[in-house]
Amino acid sequence: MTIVRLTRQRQAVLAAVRRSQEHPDAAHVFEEVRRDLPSISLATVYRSLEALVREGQIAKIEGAGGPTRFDGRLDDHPHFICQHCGAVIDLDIELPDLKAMITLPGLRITSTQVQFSGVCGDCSQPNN
Amino acid sequence: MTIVRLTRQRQAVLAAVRRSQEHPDAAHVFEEVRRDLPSISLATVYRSLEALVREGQIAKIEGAGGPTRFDGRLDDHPHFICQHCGAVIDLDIELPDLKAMITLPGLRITSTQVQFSGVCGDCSQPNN
DNA sequence: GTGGTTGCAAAGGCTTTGCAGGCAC
DNA sequence: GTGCCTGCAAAGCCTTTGCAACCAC
Repeated sequence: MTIVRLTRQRQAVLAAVRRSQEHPDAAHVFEEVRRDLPSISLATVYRSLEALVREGQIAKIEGAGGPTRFDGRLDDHPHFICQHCGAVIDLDIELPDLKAMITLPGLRITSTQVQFSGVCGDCSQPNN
Repeated sequence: MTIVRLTRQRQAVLAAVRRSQEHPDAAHVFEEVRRDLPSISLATVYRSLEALVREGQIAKIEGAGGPTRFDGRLDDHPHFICQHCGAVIDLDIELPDLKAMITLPGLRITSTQVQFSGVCGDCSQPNN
């Protein structure tokens, strides 16, 4: 088992993801972390994000159509993805136990993802 | 409204995706279609897949960790994604109406995706 | 005939990797 | 001191795009 070191870079990446409400991608985390650690590299941000996902400290959101997004919230909640502006919105609803509905034997399920897509309220405005 | 032309290439791409049980990515569709149309290009495969998704003839599966996969089944069904071998497996279960549970106003929802990930039966074998 | 479509090649965006120096433990 | 971690640069992978020729309608 590899020991994970708590470097300043990794702490800053974790803090940035937790602080953000926008489900940032690597580039956004990079910009944010750079304010405190101007010399951090994008590669380190990618490596830190990967490590944090592996440790279960943050969650990965794929399927938003662009770069991978990250989520500091660890509870199981669905997302809405706006196909127009790319926004990822947390949906605070209580989901039924979908995992329990699976009858196919042999699968070891470690995570469940529920995603809705469409157009968000802002993008539905006629002036957009 | 743009008229969509039924070229041999596009028909072959659609047929390949429908025929496959493995939720192929663009490269696999390319290999498959090439048997009948040896001169088809990968770019055409990408453009055809995009057009077919836009028309609603096939579905896109993101979040498998690698390249985008495609699904010839149009009914709403969840997928299981094996993190070890990358297999995408159809789950034939009846999902509750998740869309109806969303209380946040203003969202125009056009699609719902439910994905489970973990390790499939084959990859759970001790000799793997 | 017209305009969407194709094949080719090149470019593009996002992410990963090799390496030498640095730092947490 | 040891071995993971970092920054830099380069490479990698997947996907998109410009262009001239082509073909479905």
